[in-house]
Amino acid sequence: MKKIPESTVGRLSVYLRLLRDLSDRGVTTLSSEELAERSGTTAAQVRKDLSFFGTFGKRGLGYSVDELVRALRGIMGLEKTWRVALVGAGKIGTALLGYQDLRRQGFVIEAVFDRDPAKIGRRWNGLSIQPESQLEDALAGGIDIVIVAVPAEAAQGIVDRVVKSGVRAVLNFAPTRLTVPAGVTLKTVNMAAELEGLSYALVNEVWRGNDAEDARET
Amino acid sequence: MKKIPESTVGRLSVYLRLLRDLSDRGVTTLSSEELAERSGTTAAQVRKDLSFFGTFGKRGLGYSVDELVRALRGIMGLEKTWRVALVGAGKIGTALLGYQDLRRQGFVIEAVFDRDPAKIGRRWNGLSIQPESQLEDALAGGIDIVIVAVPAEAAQGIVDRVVKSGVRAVLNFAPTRLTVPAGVTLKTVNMAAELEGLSYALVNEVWRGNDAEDARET
DNA sequence: AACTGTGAAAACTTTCACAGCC
DNA sequence: GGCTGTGAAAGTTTTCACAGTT
Repeated sequence: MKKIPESTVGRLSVYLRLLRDLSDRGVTTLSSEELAERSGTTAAQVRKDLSFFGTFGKRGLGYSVDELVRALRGIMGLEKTWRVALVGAGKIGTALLGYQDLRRQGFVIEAVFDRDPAKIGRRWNGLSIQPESQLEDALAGGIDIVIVAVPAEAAQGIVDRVVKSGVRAVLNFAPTRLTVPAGVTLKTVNMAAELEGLSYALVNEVWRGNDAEDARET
Repeated sequence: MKKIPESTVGRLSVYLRLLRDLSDRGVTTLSSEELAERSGTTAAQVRKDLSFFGTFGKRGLGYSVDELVRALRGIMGLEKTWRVALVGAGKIGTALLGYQDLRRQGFVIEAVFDRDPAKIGRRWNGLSIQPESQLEDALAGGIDIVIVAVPAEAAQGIVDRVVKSGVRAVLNFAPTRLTVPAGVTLKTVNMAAELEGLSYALVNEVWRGNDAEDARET
């Protein structure tokens, strides 16, 4: 398979969310132009993105919403349920625990860890918080993805342990740069950096000059 | 001023966080190579990024940590305090409210809004939650940035009102594509998309093939 | 006639490589 | 000698434009 741009994968997520929505509303068919408009990109981009993975449309007609949903779910690996563990039951961690949308998308949080003895054993959505020392044991049970929501100083240590336990995908909320070995995928959600991006835009009056509707976004 | 890549601005945030840390630890000077290694990029990239904004290093010596911190703070607009409002006092919203790191970086949450009458008047960190109906009045008081942490269906409506009130920077946590007029900057934090990116990587065995340390990251 | 799929062109970003300064 | 700043080259992503299918 050819090399797929990172940005393409990001857009596939957007397309998928949109298409599910349209499907729920009974839309059965749409063109690349319509999908592009709703997802803030161009028709050519939509077609190119999809073309990396196969051919899903019908010339002259467009795409079947349901078929495309099915195809995208397959491409993105969203047909199976992913087993997720959460490390860090602080503010962000507990916010995530309550975020039912994740479960709906097939990401099920099966274990929660914290370092603070005061929190151990407390129950959250049917899970009881385990001590961080048990991380290795619990991960051995077949966790696919670990979400790291601990303070910046502790994050690299946690990631190292998690990777050593065989986990190959990590979502990091700590505002720090982490290192993982090849073969492990790490994504970082950094709201401080996003806010700083807004600050930059405000002082530099940056924006993609464009017409009325449909503006700067990142 | 020339056009600055989006990605450059993102890296400046990373450099800045790192440099502050080094400064606290008493490091006074470093080379582009050292900064690059710590931030997961290359020396040439560091130099190119900085070169968009001026010349900050000394040939043969490298960069003064404190000078570079000062320069970056200026470039990013982080010398002033930004006045922030939060719309949506649900799980994510309240997690953000308690996130002291933001205040430390100069982003001060000055108002909180929610739609739920049961939450109105409740106090959070010295702020009392206001009804969403008062959004326009309160924003008139000089809010620079609005954080949107409401359900997806409500987000576009909130953004429209916020923009109409003159706010020019929005950070969106709702998992949906929003539209803002030109002149307004919108950033979206979408953890569902990040998780889907991990799912994609897991099923497609994707990773930038690279040597041992220092791997795939996004 | 409408709309996709796709090579080729354009635009953008990163890396290279070296002249220039400390 | 060591390291920056930067044009030019390489690499990557997006856009164009059109042949091909329904």
